[in-house]
Amino acid sequence: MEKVLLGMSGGVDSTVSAIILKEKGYEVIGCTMILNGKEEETVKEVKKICDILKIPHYTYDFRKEFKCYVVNKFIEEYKIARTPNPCVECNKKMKFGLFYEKAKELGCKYIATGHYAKIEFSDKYNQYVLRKSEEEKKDQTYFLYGIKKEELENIIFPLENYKNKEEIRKIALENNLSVAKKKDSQEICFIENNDYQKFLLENLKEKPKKGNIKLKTGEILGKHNGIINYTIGQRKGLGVSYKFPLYVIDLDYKNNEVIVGKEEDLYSKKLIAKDLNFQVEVGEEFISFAKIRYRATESKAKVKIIKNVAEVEFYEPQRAITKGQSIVFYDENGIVLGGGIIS
RNA sequence: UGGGCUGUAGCCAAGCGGUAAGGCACCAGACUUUGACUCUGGCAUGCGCUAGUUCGAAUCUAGCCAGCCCAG
Repeated sequence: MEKVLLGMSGGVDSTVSAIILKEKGYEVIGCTMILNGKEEETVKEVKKICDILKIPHYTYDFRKEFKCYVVNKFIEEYKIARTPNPCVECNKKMKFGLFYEKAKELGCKYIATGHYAKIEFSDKYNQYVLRKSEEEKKDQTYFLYGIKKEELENIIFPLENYKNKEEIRKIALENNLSVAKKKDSQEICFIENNDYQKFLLENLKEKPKKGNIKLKTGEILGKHNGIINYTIGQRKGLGVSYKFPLYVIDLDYKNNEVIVGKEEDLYSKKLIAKDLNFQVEVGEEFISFAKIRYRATESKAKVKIIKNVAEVEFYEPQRAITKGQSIVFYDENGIVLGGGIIS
């Protein structure tokens, strides 16, 4: 029997993943990562579930690493007026980094998580590839482009063949597990009440400074309470009004200014991405279907790789390309080629 | 001081005698394993104030107040 280390969060998805893996005949070891130190309840719940499923359960304390790689980076990015995506980092460094290493130490051939994504062998690429989930709405490949190519063949996403979340909940229900009714998790896991602004205020040594909110013409419309409260494309919370709806079109970190404008000012075709990771050989120049944020549809783009930097040019203008967010490249069949961070 | 113009929600603004459009901001909810966007709903018993005309006034009249502009 092949051993699988399964990351368990106490939610429906990872719980059902355990059931599916067991049914398929794997030897499942449940594991919960301690990341922000507030997982006491979660661990209790997961242990209970593992008892019911008769699988062993371990915890790993990754607090230090999580703080260093995910939380601190999140803060640093906001300080320089970028908008980070901590889930991308967490997957890269924690789940498919440290956690993967621990699995190897334990002698597990595979690791598994409850992500909505697919891993399959591709004849075209002659290797294992990451592919968009059948459940398009829940597809999480966007967050997973940071997985190392070599790891793919050792990762299992047990939910990969399920077309919708309802089926997953049904399985939990059939197994008499109370998590069936648990609400989907969302928002940033280490931030309470989904209030990232408050979190930043408490964790920044220097308090954010007020500055001008202005149009690109230079006309000053009002004051902002710190550039960390804004991201490109944002409309809410500006507190100033104008003839037309105002959107943040640029953040001037050096002058501490928020530049606002019309919605049409948000569109552009080009971007530069760094911190690249490719799961498939792509060459120096290729066409891909790329998306620049989690909830966006892919759009055709030409990509050139020069010295580990991707120069991307879309065929159609994209709305609110934002520094710090990730761009993920797919092929025409929904296979993840790779991705990087917009800069 | 004389002459002209203006005064509708936090901001902009329609209305021109028939019972307060709209936009922005704001609030609530939906959506969402990032931040956003988006969607749905809420948001002036009252139109500078006071009288009057009228069945009926934000709309007409008079007086007052405030702001802006022009003259001296």
